[in-house]
Amino acid sequence: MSPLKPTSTSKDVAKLAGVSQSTVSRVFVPGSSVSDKTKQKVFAAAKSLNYRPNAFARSLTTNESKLVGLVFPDADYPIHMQTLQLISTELQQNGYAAVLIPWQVDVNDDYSVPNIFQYRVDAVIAASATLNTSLYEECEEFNIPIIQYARVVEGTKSSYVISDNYEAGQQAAQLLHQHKATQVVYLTGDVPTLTNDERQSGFINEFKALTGCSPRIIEATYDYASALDPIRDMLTGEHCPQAVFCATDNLAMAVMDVARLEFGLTIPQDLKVIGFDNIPQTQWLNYQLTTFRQDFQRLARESVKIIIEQIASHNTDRVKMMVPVKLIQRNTA
Amino acid sequence: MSPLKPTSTSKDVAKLAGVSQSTVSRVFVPGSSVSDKTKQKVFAAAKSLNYRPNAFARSLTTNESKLVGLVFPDADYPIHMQTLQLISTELQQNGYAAVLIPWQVDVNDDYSVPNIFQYRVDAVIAASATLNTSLYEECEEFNIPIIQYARVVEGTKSSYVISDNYEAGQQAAQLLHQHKATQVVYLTGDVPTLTNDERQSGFINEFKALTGCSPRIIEATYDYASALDPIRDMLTGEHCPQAVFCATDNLAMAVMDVARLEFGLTIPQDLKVIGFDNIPQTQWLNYQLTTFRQDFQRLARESVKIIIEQIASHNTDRVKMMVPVKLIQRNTA
DNA sequence: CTGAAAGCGCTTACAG
DNA sequence: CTGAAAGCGCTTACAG
Repeated sequence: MSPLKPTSTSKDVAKLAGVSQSTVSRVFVPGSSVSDKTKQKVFAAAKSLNYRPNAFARSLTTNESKLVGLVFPDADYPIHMQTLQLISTELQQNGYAAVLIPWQVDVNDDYSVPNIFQYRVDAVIAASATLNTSLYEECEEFNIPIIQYARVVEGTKSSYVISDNYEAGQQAAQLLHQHKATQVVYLTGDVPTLTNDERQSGFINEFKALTGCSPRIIEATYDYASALDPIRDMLTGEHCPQAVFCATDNLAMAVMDVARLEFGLTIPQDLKVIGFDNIPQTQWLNYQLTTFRQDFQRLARESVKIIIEQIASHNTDRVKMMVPVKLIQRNTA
Repeated sequence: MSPLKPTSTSKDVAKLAGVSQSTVSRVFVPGSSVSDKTKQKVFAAAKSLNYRPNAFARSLTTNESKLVGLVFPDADYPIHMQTLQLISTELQQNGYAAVLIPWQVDVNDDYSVPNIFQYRVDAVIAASATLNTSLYEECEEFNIPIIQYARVVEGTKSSYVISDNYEAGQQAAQLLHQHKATQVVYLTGDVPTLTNDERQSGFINEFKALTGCSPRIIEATYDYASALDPIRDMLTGEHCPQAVFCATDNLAMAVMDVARLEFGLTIPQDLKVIGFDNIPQTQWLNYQLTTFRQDFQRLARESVKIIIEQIASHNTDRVKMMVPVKLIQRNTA
C-alpha cells in the first residue's frame, strides 16, 4: 500500500534547473536549439529527479505515438520468437515501441471493448501472421500504414516484405533435378497465402521445364499432427514420390518421421526431403534437413524501414519488396 | 501522399449528437451516469464518425495507461509463442494491452534513447525470460508492479507465478524409482533459476529418500547444439546412466538424439528420458517424450490477475504463487 | 442526468 | 537561445 509517488514532470525539472518548462521540453526534443550549458543543467536535474518525458503527453501534441501495432502468428512455429525479437529491436533502434495486437482483434461493435486503435498506433506490422481483414480495413480507415512481414495472405492488398519464394521454388526444382528425381510432390499447408503460391509456381514451372514431369501437389495442414494422415496417403502405394518439397520445415520433419518410422524408408536414398524456413530443429541430429533460409533479420529491417518512411511522409501506398533466400544444403537431399 | 485526415474527437461527436463534450466522455467511461437515451445518441454519432477515445489523452488525466510491459525470452523456445498469445489475450480481456520490452533494455544513460518507461506502463510481466536487474530496479523506482511468469531468475526479488517445480522433481523421481533405475542424472541448463533449483532439489531429495542413491547433476546449456558435448560425455564410459531427467524438453530431445544416433541406445529400454514443459515437438513421432505439462494458460491468467489487483491497490508487495504440474506419460519412461 | 471549466504533461508557434 | 501562452483530447469535481 505504498503511497503513489508522483513521477516528476518537466515542470519539476525546470524548477530544479532554474529554467522554463519549455526549455526542458526542448532539451528532450531532438533538433531543438538549446545552449550546451543549459542542456547540461537540465540533464543533471532530470537525472536527479529520474525524469522521463511522458510519451502520452507528447503524442497528444505531436500527433504521433511512436508505437506500432504488431500482429503475431497464432501457431507456435519456432521461427516466430526470433521474428518478434528482430522486429521489436529494429523498432526500438528507430525510436518506436511495439504493442501487441492479439490474434483475435476485437470488432468493438458496441464500443465497450477497448480497442487497439485507442492507442493511435502509427503503423501496423503483421508478422508471419494471418492478416485479419477487418484490421486491414481499420488501418485504411484511419490512414495507417500496414505491412505484412514474411508472409502475405491471399487477397490482401497491404504492403509486404517477403522472401523471394518463386526463386526458392525454382532452386528446389533444380536441386531435385540434379538428383535425377522425376516423381516429386509439393506438400503445402492449409492457409492460402501468396507466398506459398509463388513458391509452388516456381517449383512446378521450373521442374516441368527441366524434366517435362509435373510435380504432384498435396495439401496437408501446417499443424504436425493433422498433417500425418495426408502424408501417410502420399507415401502409400505405387505413387510414392522420390522427393518432397515442403512448404515449411515443420511439414518436412513430419514427412521424415512418417517415412522413416512407419514406412522404413531411408532418407535421402529412398526419399529426398526439402524444407523451408530453416527453423532451429532443422539442425537437430535426427533431421539435418536441407532447407531454405529466410533472411528474417533483413526482412525485419526492411519492413520497419518502409513503415517508418511511410509514417514520415503520410504515405500509405502499397509497396512490395522481395528478399533473396539461401539454400542450406544438409543431409536430406 | 494522402492528406492526414484528422481522427474525430469527443468534441466532434458531441456536436453531432447535440450534447456536451463531457457527456460524450461519460458515455465511454464505464460506470458514469448517463441516461439511456443520450447514450444511444452518442453511440450513433460515434459510430458514424468512427470515433475512438484517445487512450493517451485519457491516460493523462487518469494517470494509468492500461498498458503493461512484456519482457519476452531471448531464446526461440517453442512454448514461448503460446505464452505471448496467452498473456496478451488475458490482458486484452481485462482492458489492457501489452507493449514489448526488447530483451536489451536500453540503459538510457544519456537521456537520448527512448525508454519504455516513457510509456508509463502500469505493470511489467517478465514472461519465461531472464529478468534484467536494471529493469527490476526501474520498476521499483517508479513503484510499478512486476511479476515473473513461469520462470524465476535466481536472486531476483519480484513477484512470480510459476509451476510447482519441486513437486515435478519429486514425481520424476518416483517414476524412475518405479522403473527400478538407480543410476540417474539430472541434466540442467546454464541459466541459474530458482525454478530449476527447485525442480532439481525435489528430484534429488525424493530419489535419495526412495532409493538411497544420489542422482548425478550435469550442467549443459539450454541451447541444443552446445548441449551435445556434455551429453556425449554423460553417455560415455561406465558412468552411463539408466535414466535422465532434463530441465527442458529441448535438452531431453538432444539426449534422445545423441543416445540413439551416436550410441545406438534404445529408449526407454537402455535409457529412460523425462523432459519438462511439454512443447509441441514432444508429440512428434520420433520422440513421444514423457514430460511434465506446465499449465501456461493458468499461469497467464494468474499473473495477469495479480498485477491488475496490484495496479488497482497501488500495492507492489511481493507475491509468490505456484501452480501444479501434470505428468504426461508417453514412451520414453 | 448534464454542462462549463480546470487540469493532466507535454510541444510549438510567437516574441524577444 | 529562451520564456509565456495556447492547445492537444480527454476526465472529473463542481454546480445545477
